[in-house]
Order: sequence, then structure tokens, then C-alpha cells
Amino acid sequence: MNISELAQHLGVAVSTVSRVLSGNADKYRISEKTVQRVQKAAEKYRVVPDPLGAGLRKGKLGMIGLLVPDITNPFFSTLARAIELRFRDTGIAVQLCDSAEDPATEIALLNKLLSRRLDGLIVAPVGEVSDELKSAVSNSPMPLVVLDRLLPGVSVPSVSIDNIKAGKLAANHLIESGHKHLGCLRGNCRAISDQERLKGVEEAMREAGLDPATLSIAGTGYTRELSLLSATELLTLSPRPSGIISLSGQGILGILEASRASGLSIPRDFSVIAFDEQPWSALMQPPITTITQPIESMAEKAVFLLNLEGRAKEVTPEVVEATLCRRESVAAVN
Amino acid sequence: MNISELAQHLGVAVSTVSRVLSGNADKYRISEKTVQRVQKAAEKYRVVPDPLGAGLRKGKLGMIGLLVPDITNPFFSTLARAIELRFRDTGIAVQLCDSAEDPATEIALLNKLLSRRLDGLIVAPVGEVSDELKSAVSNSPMPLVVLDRLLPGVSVPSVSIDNIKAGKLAANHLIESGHKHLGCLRGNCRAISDQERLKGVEEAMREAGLDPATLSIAGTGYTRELSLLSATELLTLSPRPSGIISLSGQGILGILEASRASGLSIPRDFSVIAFDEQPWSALMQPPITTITQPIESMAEKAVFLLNLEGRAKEVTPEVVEATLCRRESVAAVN
DNA sequence: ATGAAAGCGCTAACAG
DNA sequence: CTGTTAGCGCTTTCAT
Repeated sequence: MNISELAQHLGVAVSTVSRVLSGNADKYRISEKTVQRVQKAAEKYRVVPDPLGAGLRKGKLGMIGLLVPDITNPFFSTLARAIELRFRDTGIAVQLCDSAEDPATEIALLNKLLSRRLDGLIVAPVGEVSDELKSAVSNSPMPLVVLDRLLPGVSVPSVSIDNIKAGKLAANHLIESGHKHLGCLRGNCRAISDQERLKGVEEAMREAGLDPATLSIAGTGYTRELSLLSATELLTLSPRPSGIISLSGQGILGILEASRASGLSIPRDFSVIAFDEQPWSALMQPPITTITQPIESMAEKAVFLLNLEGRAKEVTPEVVEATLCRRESVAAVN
Repeated sequence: MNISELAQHLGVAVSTVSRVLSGNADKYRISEKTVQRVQKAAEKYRVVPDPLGAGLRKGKLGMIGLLVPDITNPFFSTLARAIELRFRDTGIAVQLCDSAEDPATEIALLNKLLSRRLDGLIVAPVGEVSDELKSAVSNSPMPLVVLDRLLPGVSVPSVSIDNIKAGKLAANHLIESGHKHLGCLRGNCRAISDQERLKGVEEAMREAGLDPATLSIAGTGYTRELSLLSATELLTLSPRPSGIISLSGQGILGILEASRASGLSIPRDFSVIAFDEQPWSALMQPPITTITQPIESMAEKAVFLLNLEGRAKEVTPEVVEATLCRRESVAAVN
């Protein structure tokens, strides 16, 4: 039963039912008696205004889109949950899409999302910047904020950490612990975030008087197999880097696996530090030192920027602080 | 620009544009020339039929709902991704909701989902069975399938493992390894899945001539703090159970943490086996023996059962096999 | 081969 | 305080 049928049944106008059921009874000064009658009947027959009709009329659906590269990555699933939680009270639903770290899929999904009448869109890009992606994002007909991995040259509200700074943070911790030969395991080498983190590492080395050319780099993808392969590559180098940074959250699993397979022990044979805190980071043997992104505050800022109230959007990139979480996977060397 | 504006611009009727853009040109024998003209213009002006209008008209939105208890749980995020992938080709979007393991939130979200004009709904319940939940599920106006944690007494298509059998599988492995004093860490004691797994464990004990009364049980929730507390409880029992089963995927982290805090070593001081394979299961020290659910096939069956084509739905519960993945966290005792 | 028009369920402007 | 009505953008008869 829809609200017009209910109205008919009650012998009142649809508009009256609509007003009561969408909580505008006071605004239109519907009599208390009518309100009661309508509400009671609505409850009895389980009548709720159809969001589709309302959406069409209002030009809004009460739903935002969230596009992430990989929902199985704890960083993104935690982020997704945080964002959904923040919208729940507002009565706004979140439609989640997963681009599976694939740029083509990402564009396709983005275009689809853009064509639905959403109230807004939060996009955490795969990280490979294409013109098509840039133009889709910057021509969005709805409020849009970019999360985590930014699109250089696109003027759109965004929130992320300073990846260069974070790279330096990681490298400096290793350098301060006496490590001179560093290695990096990339997630996606074409992702801007990885490139920036790498840049940070190299800068830190330079500032410490280390030659960035001595930095060993491996890694070309997020899958388990690729991580393992690249990590093995890194660990079988001779000399082996004594301090390794996993630029992605999943990479560390590859490093751990490779390390075990090679019979190496952390931090005796090498130190390691990983981007992104994971539920199990502290429970590994040894507990893993991580660069932690403030997920909650990223979610908060993204939601704020999405700015559903329609206030002017600032396009200053919102930058949040990444922090170093010291654990036992990094040891000092002389 | 919408299709009527485009039609006006082109000097043709809206219906013509609609027919071309929704791929029904042949069906209505639109002339090749018109088709070309419309398609070209649509591309140029980036015109796509608004799904909202179409949805209203057709009574379908091209979207299904997916309600999970916790998207940060790798089991559910993997499942969610698998399901979304399967729908992507069909052109059907997936709207994800997270009930945060809370029965009240679950009901609220479910009702919301039910009132949106979705093409179907896949629900992985929190596991606490209430009359309200049962009635909402069984009165669904749209195709609905229940996933993972079933609702006893509700006749609705479903797919899950046989939790009793899985409980037995875990217990038998421990018993065969010589363990006589078993312990269980529950996730949510009110969840039907946990209860059934427990039942399986007790059955296995009985069959092996062990007294189920000697089974130590702890655990009341999924949070990290609760798991840690309950795990500590289990590990400080005297005598300490020599074989412990984590009935939930997250529980094992609590056990690991408690074990470390108490200075215990696995499997020297106790053996452990955990439900649900996790990305890090094999990488722990020691690698964790798990009960693995066939996520891909669960996704496949769920999608099949959702049965969007409108064929008759069978209501026979679809049961998939859980398997034991042997690793080093279980040791034989004499 | 195409157009005209009805109507999906709703809200808001206007009218009393 | 409440009713009437005009669309929101689309698909689909029905008509030509």
C-alpha cells in the first residue's frame, strides 16, 4: 500500500498523508487528530512513503555513493563503516562500490554512480590518474569528495594524509635506528600515493646524507602473489636491505611470508615498517611498527566536506596527520 | 540534460530516444538513421536515462541490497566483494549496509531496505533471532535470501554452512590430536551460528566419550576488548584447556593477545583452531589452523537463489561445506 | 517507423 | 487546517 491508497482509505488527501509521514505536520499545522489517525493507519498497514517517488520529485534520493578500491582492505572497510555510521543518523543511505583496484572498472562505476541521482559521492580512487577520471570527477553534477589518494590538478574537495611526509616519517624512523640500506615494497607503482610515499623516503634519505640511489624498490601490485614475489626479490638482494618499508597495508603480509620462507627473522635479520594499521599488526611475531592513518577523522572530514547542506565547498585539500606506531619490528643497529 | 530535452533538441519524440537508449531500437524498428543520430547526440551530451525515473516507471531500480553484520570482518568483506562482482555484469548495483552486529540497528536497516524499491535483498543476519526480524524477513515484498546465519522457522531461501557439522569438525580435529580438555571462545552467545557450532563441539565430545560438561566456554561479544577479556578468562582457568576453539574469526586475535600477555606459547601450552580463514591466518606465529567457509560458492549460490529472473524460488536451505585447514596451531598430545 | 499521452508515487505550490 | 493539482523523468501502450 502506498500513501495515496492510504489517503483514500482514510478519506483524506494524499498531501495530508505525505505531510504527516514526512514529519511536516507542524509546519502545515495539521490537526493533532488527523496526525494521530494517519500515523496509526500508516503503522497498521506498514505504509512508508516510497523513496523512489519522493526522490524523483525532490531531485534527491537520500543516498550517497562510496567508491573504494578494495573493500577487503581493512583500511577501506573501516573507513566505509565510519562513513556509513556518520550518515546513518542523517537518514542517508550509502551505496558502496568496489573498483577492485582496477582503473577501468573504476571509471565505469564512477560514471554509473554519477548518473544516479545521488546526494553526493565519496571517491577513494585506485590511484592511477587518467584524464577520463579527472574529467569525470571535476564535472560531477553532485557534491563529490576525493578520499585518501588524490588527483593532482583537479580542484575538488579532498581529504588525505600528506603522503610525502608520511614516507619521510617511516624512513626517518628507520634511519634514526641506524639503518642505512633501505628497501621499499610498493603496492601499486602507478598509484600517486605510492609515488609520493616513495618520494618522502628518498627525501628523508637525502636529508640524512644517504644516497637515494641505494634505495631498493620492488613491487607492482596488491595481490598476495605479487607481494610475495616482490618481497622475496627484496629479501634476496645482496646485500639485503636492513630496513624495509611496506608502502601498502597488504604488502607487509608478503614480506612476512617471504621472510618466513627464507628462514629470516624480524627484526634480527631486517627491520620492517608498514603503512596502515591492521587489526593484527600488534599481534604478529614480532608486533609490526606501522604508519597509522586517522581513519575516523578522515571519515568525519569527508562527510563534512561532502557538505550536503549546500554551503559553499572549499576546495582546499584537507590534510590529516599520519602517525608512527612504534612496535618491535624495527630494531636499532649500530 | 535528460532524455526529453535531448528529444526536443533532436526534434524527435521522447519515446524514440527512450527506445534507442534502452536498447530497444530493434524491437520497435527504429530506423538505423534515427538510432545513429540519437546515439551520437546522447554520447555528445553525456545523456543517460535517469535510473530514478525509469525505476519509478518500471517498479525496479536495478539495485539489490546487502546487509551484513560487520564489513570490517574479512569474511563479510570478501563475501560482499564476491557478491558485488557477480552482479556487476548484470548491471545491477549493490547497496551495502552494515548493522554493526547490533540487532536493533539490523531491524531498522532492514526495514529501510525493504521500503526502498530494490530488486532483491541479501541478508547476513547478526544472528540474534527476534520475532520482528523473522516477520520482516518472511514478509519481504522483494526476493530475499538469508546468508551465513540462518533464521530457524523462517521459510526463506538461504545459504550457509552446517554449523553443527563445522563445530564437530573443529572439535574432532582437536580430539583426534589427543586433546581431552576443550575450551570455546564464543563471539556472540546469542547468535544462532555460535550456538550451533557449540552444539557440534559438544556432540563431538559425546561421541568421543568425553563429558561435554568439561567444556569451558567464554565470550560474549565481538569487540576486541571483550575477546581479550574472555580469552584471558579461558587461559587462566586451571587446569587450562589444552585445545581451544574460537567460534568466530575475530576471537582468535583475542586469544593470541591473551596468550602473549600470559607468556604462553602456542601450540606448546595449548592448541587453537579458529573459525574463518583470514588473510593473516597462515602468517601468524604459529600459522593458525582454521575452519574455512567457501565464500565464493556462498556468493554464487546466494546470487542464484536471489533469482532475479522471477523463477520459482526453492526454499530448501542451500548448505555448503566448511573445510578444515590444518596448520601448526594444533599439536598432538599424548 | 514514430509520436502522443498516461501514469509510476511522491511533494510543494497554490487555493481555499 | 486541508484539498487540488502540476510535474519530477521515464517507459509503454495505443494510435497513426
